[in-house]
Amino acid sequence: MKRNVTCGELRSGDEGRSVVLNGWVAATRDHGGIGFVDVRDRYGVTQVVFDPAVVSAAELKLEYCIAVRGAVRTRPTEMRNAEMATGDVELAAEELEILSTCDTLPFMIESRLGQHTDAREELRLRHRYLDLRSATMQRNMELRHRATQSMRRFLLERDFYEMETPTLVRSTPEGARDYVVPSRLQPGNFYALPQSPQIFKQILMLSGFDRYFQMARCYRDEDARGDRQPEHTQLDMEMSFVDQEDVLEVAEGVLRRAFAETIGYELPEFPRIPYDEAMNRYGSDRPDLRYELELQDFADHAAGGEFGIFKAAVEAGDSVKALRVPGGAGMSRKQIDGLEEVAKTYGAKGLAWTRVGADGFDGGIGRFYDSIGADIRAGLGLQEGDLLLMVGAPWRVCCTALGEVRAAVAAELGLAAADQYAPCFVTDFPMFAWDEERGGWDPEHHPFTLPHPQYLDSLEKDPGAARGAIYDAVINGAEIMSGSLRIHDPQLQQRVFSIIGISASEAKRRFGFMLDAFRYAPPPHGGFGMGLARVIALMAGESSLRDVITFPKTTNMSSPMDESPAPLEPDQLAELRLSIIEGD
RNA sequence: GGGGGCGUGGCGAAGGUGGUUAUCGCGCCGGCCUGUCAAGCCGGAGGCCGCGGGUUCAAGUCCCGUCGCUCCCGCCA
Repeated sequence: MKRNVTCGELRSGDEGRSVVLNGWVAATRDHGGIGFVDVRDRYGVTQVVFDPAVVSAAELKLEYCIAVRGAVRTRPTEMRNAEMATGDVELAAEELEILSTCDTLPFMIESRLGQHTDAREELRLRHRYLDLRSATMQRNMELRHRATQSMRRFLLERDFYEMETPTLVRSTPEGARDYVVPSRLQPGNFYALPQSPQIFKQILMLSGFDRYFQMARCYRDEDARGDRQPEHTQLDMEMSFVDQEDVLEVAEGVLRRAFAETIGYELPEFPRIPYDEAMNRYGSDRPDLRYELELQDFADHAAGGEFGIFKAAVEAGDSVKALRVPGGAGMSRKQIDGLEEVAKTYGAKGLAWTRVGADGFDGGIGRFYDSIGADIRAGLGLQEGDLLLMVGAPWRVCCTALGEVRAAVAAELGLAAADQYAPCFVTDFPMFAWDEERGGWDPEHHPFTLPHPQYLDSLEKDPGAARGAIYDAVINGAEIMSGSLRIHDPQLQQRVFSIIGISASEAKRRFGFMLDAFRYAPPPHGGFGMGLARVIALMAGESSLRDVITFPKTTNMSSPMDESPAPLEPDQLAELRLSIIEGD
């Protein structure tokens, strides 16, 4: 019995039709003289009514795969279910075929229709095929499909080619740890799985494919997180003969189109916020703009006040910043202690605080600032009932610690609306970051990033000051896209390499094929990589990437369903001329 | 590499200060029931309390270790 309708499409207008449904038994309700079975497929759920005098449903168990023929009929008014799309109708069963039976389930797929299981995640992953039957996961996968197609349409309309790049590539020992694949024909040699198609797409630009994209699988052997998987898909894009705004317009267009077509949400225009401004105002290079709460500079007040720790901080050249929490004076000591823990986690020595009373500061370190209280109130715009939180530390730590406090305050006070999306671009990132351990400069983005022209003269003299054409897209505090304009001048490329400690010979060894290519007239170009799962997770309101990936890995980077990774057979190892070194 | 949380029948949970037969809901099995949509009612089966040590007359409970999942720091150009 082949279906001629889906489980999501019947309405009262279909009354009287004889149809066949195929699907899975989502619920059974047997009343003896009458039985109800909810049949589910990708498109929805339809109630089938069984009259034992016609067909018995007694054999049916949860999740059996079945085919039912019957007549569509409108339900009596008081029997209608307004919560179901098909709730005005039901199918009166005339013929039943069990297509396949189902073992007792390891967990309930849905505790009730539409309500996702509360089984622990490892179990869901072990039986992912069952979890994916749930309405929640079906919806998430549908969102992903539709968002991906929206993005693709947008880019195709703008003349981008969809092109592929290899997944067996040379390991370039920069950045994250590579996943590695041994070569059978060349024992002792290895491929790596790409961390991104970066070098290949830049070479495609040189080859004249001036607008390229792909849905690229990327692999990084670093510890996973809720927002980070060892393998992920990014919308990878690159274009030639463009400036930064051209790239940002494409990124913004892709996201606006995807949000509009997938969840019907019109994203506002993306403000462009330079990195330094983002750090100073929000304490983060991925600020959540759904709420105000901006950091303010407190250094002048700190210098004039009597709190020794902050005075010393200012003298040492550190930053002192303040976060005004409007109406926050009502927060308990316990809540404030919790915020201090956040600040300490991100490197601050502590979190100073005081409440703003009717005629002075109240508690915390307020008494050290009574003499200049009026200045501070005016300078920071303080109101009675505010809470003032302060951190003194080296600039980056100061910003980050207080920025995380900002996020924690917003969470505590429920300031971030769950149904709102606040996007922005953060631009002009630093070119280089100092690595304490190594005692050298690392590229902030990657070694092919184009510095802004005004820093070219002082690049070697003050690498830390240099800002580049590096940009991230951020929505609700999540970094969903990252990109840059690239260097197309071999001499400039060489200068950047030497700043990050890569000699000419080392560069030749690591990136030789790319440097060779770039001797043949590369065009100016730039692009981005956009984390698909992060975008979909935002749309779906999921906090874990795992819920928008068909078969994700655990934090231990294993897959409970197929039990990977797993040992190789000895003869496989022998063929690859590999042996396992025991011990740790 | 470090820190926090969790692990009790198939699933989700409860089990102050250690003390006879480990509790509840869902699911499963059997029965009753003609309008349910988490159906209801009656009965039943099912547990090495993640694993390994230790303390104790006695451990689900306390201690140590270990494994798994998860959140976070580091890491993630």
